[in-house]
Amino acid sequence: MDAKTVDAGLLQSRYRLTKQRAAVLRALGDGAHLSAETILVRVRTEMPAVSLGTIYRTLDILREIGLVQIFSYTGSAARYEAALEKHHHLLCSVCNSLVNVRVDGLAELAQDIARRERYSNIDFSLTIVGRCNDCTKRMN
Amino acid sequence: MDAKTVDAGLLQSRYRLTKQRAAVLRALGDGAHLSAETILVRVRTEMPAVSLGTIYRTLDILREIGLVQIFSYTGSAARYEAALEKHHHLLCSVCNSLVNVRVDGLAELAQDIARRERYSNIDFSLTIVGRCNDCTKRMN
DNA sequence: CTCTCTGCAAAGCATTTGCACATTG
DNA sequence: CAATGTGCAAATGCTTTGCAGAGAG
Repeated sequence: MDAKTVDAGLLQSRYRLTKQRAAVLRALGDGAHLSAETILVRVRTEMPAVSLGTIYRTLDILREIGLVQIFSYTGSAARYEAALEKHHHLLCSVCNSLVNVRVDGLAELAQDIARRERYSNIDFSLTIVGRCNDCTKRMN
Repeated sequence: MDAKTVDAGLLQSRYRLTKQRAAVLRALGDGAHLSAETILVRVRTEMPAVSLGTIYRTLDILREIGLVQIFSYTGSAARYEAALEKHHHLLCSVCNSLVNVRVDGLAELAQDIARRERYSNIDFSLTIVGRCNDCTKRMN
């Protein structure tokens, strides 16, 4: 997702494209999974006065527009990422790192279930929690 | 999961089987997805002095032992349920109701990915979010 | 100029924790 | 009776919100 796409997304919406919003999008530009706090830190390097409130408000707008995706898991801060192609997550139960994966065939599986149970307008997400390779090595 | 299974689970663990813990398990006995608050209310009908702290501590222990499963989703209280057979969730985006479903073939899919990405000791969960049948009808 | 956005600080909510006493095995 | 569990209330951490001023179109 390049800067133009991003700005276009905001401009087409009913929201204004402000410096703060652009900066939040830039902070997420490298595809990282960041907490609101971390985004605040990143944004403050170029704009020291932004507040955490603005970060949250911005993230919420960006999610609504579909530019940002939220990952939250029991008992810790949510992590935000730029919404690129549909993907799922591997969460390490030791170091809490998060990795994206495509899961072929999952869309069909989810659609079948939704149809059978009569759910419409669905979205779906798979989270796999386990010990990542680095942490497994480190534990020997 | 009957009362004996439950009590056995606790007894075999390093934890004591107290009235409070038994009551929490009983509160979840009907297979519902309950918030800690709701569990508190249920437990208090037979034991008015229990505290919310105890509910949370108990749920955490039960989760550790594997008797309870947590479902949490961005921006609201977690819901707890008795851990029966492995299943996944359909969450209604309108009324927030939660429904259990078995998803055949998902275990294999998840295992393949975990193997490829070198994650061990995995667990996985699929959440499908959409509009349930009742809410779809209600919106016409 | 009007409407939207922002910073700030306070509030909100779910969850966790320290401590002194009660209960369990 | 020694170890663990509990109630209470305060603390915590993340997120949201009211308000008054700043900025955009």
